[in-house]
Amino acid sequence: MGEGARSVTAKVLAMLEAFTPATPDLSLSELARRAGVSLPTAHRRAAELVAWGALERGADGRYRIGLRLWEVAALAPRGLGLRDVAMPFLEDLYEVTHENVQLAVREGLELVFVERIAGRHAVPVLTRVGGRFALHATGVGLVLLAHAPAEVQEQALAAPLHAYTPKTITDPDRLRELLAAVRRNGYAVSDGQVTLDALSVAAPIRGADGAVVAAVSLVVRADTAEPIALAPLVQAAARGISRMLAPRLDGR
Amino acid sequence: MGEGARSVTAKVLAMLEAFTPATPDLSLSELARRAGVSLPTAHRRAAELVAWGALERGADGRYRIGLRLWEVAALAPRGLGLRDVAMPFLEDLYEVTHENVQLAVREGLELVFVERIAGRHAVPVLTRVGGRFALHATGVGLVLLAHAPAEVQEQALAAPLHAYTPKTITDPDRLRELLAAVRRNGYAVSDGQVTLDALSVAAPIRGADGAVVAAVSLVVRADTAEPIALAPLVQAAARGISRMLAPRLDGR
DNA sequence: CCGCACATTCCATTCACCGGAACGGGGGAC
DNA sequence: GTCCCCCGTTCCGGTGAATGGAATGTGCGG
Repeated sequence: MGEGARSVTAKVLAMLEAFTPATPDLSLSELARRAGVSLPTAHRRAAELVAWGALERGADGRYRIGLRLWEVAALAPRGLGLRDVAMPFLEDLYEVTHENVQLAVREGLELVFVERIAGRHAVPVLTRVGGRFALHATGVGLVLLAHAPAEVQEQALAAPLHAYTPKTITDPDRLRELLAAVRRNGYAVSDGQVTLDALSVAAPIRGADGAVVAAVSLVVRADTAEPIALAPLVQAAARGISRMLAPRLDGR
Repeated sequence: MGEGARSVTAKVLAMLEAFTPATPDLSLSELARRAGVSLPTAHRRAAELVAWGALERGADGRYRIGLRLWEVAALAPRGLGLRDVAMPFLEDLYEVTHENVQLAVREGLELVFVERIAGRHAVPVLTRVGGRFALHATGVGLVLLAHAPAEVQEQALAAPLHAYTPKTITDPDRLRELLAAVRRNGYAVSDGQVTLDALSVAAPIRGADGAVVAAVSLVVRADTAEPIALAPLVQAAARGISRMLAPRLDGR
């Protein structure tokens, strides 16, 4: 049993982790409970974090993630670093199509959205910048999975695959074929596999060493005529971003 | 004498702080030196941070800010929270003008850029998302300063004011007049006060309680004809964003 | 082959951190 | 009005996590 005492660092990180999209602000007690630390400990740690700027206290005394943490996080090469390079191309894509444009990278067995341009008149999508999602359903996910190391692919396919809609492909063998097709075609299409009314077309972005480091996608209404016609657009953007990528985005 | 021992939390934060825009990746020794901790300590702390995802190690063994930290930081209400609300309006502004669009908030006596859309054909600007800047020169800075608490204004004007160009206003009294004009007009113009070839027009964004929480600006070439004609555009965007702002953006 | 710089591991000491408990204060029930 | 409950803050003595010096490992240039 027990809790072998955790390091201070782990506790600090647990306190940051306690904040979620659903609960962006927490009282001290909530914070302590979620982080699994005693109340006095939470109080001391939180005070230090506030002094530094990693947390902020609202007028109501509740804690939130502070701007200072965002400033530091902005230095993540696969976060804003990637975003800065990609933005002009995403802009162009948006301006031509006025559809949702998304940029994502793989983190472990999930993907993380790094940027998203959501036209007010485009299909509403439920994703959020900084949010995670499974790899086997979205267009960007399929691209990232198709070009992931074999070992990652196996792990991802071995895990239970959630069926977001009846059209979500959850059979490992069918997915394997699909991934092969994605590699062959140079783009992925996800039709109604996340929500029935949306369809996405995605293409891979390569780093200086040729490895796939990210993916772009366009998300349109499922009844869009000739969605495949979008593939060249998305691929062009992906190639443009790939060309701009500095050698140091190789990452892990 | 000297160094009263710092808390573990402070050391962890110092290690994050060691990363700067100029040096986004560090070796362990550099990290230890910058954070002011011994090498074994840096090694242990860094290992924990990597395990959690706050840091990442490149193929070269150097440390970088990790994607996980970016995910958490994305929850900062004045960071991505604000950005998500503002983005469609910034989009519109960009699409109409194809000039640089910037979104910033005040943090202490400086401003932090939260978002920036830089057209490839627009004036190159030296700002960076997540970067800081003084309040007394840029358009957004003047807006944020003009609507800051009196005490903040005094502190900002009392500090040495850097003259980025010959046109930068560094006289406190002239600045006071300028800030009054900004409040009166509802927008600010900074003409060549940051770089001689750029001019910016900025407007205030208000939270639910009416307080100014952020500012938008358009940055154009200094020789643009009738720059003041841009003010209504910027103000319209600012008003649009203000209307969308959730009550909880009140912040500190 | 040696030397240097950096990264990693080991270990005994110690001091920063910990949680129980006590204190303060705001707000709702009655 | 009073009581009570919950949340935040402060206090204090015991203890184990963190620490830095030193030793070991590793890669590179001379």
